[in-house]
Amino acid sequence: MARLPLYLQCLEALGESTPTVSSGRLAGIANVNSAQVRKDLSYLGSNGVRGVGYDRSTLIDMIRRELGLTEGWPIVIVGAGNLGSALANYGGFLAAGFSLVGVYDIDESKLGPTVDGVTVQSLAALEGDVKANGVAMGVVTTPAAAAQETVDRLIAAGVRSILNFAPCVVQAPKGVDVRNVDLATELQILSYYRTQHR
Amino acid sequence: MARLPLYLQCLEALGESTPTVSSGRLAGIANVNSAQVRKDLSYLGSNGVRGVGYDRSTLIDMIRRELGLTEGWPIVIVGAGNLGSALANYGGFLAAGFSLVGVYDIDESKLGPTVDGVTVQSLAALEGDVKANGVAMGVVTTPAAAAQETVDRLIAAGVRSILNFAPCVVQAPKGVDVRNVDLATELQILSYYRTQHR
DNA sequence: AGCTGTGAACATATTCACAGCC
DNA sequence: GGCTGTGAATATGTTCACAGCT
Repeated sequence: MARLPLYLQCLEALGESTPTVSSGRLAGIANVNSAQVRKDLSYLGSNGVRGVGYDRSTLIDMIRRELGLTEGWPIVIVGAGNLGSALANYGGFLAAGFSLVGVYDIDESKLGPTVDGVTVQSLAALEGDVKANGVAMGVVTTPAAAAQETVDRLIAAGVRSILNFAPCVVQAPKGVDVRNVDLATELQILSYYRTQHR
Repeated sequence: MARLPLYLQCLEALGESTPTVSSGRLAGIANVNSAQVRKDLSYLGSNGVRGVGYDRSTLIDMIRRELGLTEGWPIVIVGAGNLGSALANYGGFLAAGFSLVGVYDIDESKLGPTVDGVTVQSLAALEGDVKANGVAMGVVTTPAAAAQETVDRLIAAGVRSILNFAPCVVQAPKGVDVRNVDLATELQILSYYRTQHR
């Protein structure tokens, strides 16, 4: 369910002062249909109260559990350029329940602590850290040319889920989940809507 | 067609040395079904050659035209943090045919040229630049707390398409296309697959 | 009265399978 | 033989509409 993170975000944004939410309210914030919200939520075991709505904090817990955010997956970020730094310092990853094991870069001049307290380590330390910490997920923010090689190293070290932000499609063997997110793609989709939709 | 940017990326990665591509080949690289590739491409007017495949550069041109990438849309980036900087220096935006009008930040200490030759300007210049250049699209890379306000300013200045990278859902009136991309969401989706899929 | 949960209807997307062309 | 283009079949996703609970 690709909409669960969206609901989670909306519920967290509502804040403590909103103890219960109706499907209609949540739908309004998330810009989706209210029947869809109910269907989605009923899929995690219905626990809304008819006539009232859903208990916000219970719902947050359920979604977090469903998404596996209660597991505290250890992650690594490979590539300490602007994007890697943005993600490393991005509270959202930590708030969402991931634990950042390390940030790695091949460029030795980037090593050491960054302004925000994250330490960039040598790429040579990657495999050891992955194995020692049982790292589950890798985030790739290298240039496109280095992405496939990086992915191969991560997989060889035991990582089974990869989020690739490099602007290229990387291949992985079966059993490894790869999610390619190209930031330019997102802009191109907007451009398409702009061009066709009107 | 959300897959067109993906095909475009794959086709460009193939390089000049591959003049023609079959649907099966492209499908393999893009990790999709070959019938789907053919359906998608036939939607832009069939011009594959039976027994041979598609002409790579013709196909690139057609997809670029379909996506509106030949229009050279002027864009602005608001928020010169790590993510904004990453996008500003990210060749992909320019290569994809967008023209970067400016990068803006409310923090006066960030103003001036960055290492990569992009100049960060005062937020006060935003409206004027948008109007003067007929800016079509805005990319928001501010903190979540400033995102809605930024979006409102962009819309008021005439921007009709917005790509929001701040970790919050922003609202916009009808007629304005907003695409919310939360980088933590992408990681959460991976976490979901990891947790449920096995 | 207000809201959930859900079957049924509808809409969209994907895949199959094969005729037709090079 | 290899590949496209596409109707038909299938699968998935969305919305409606309403019974049923509080």
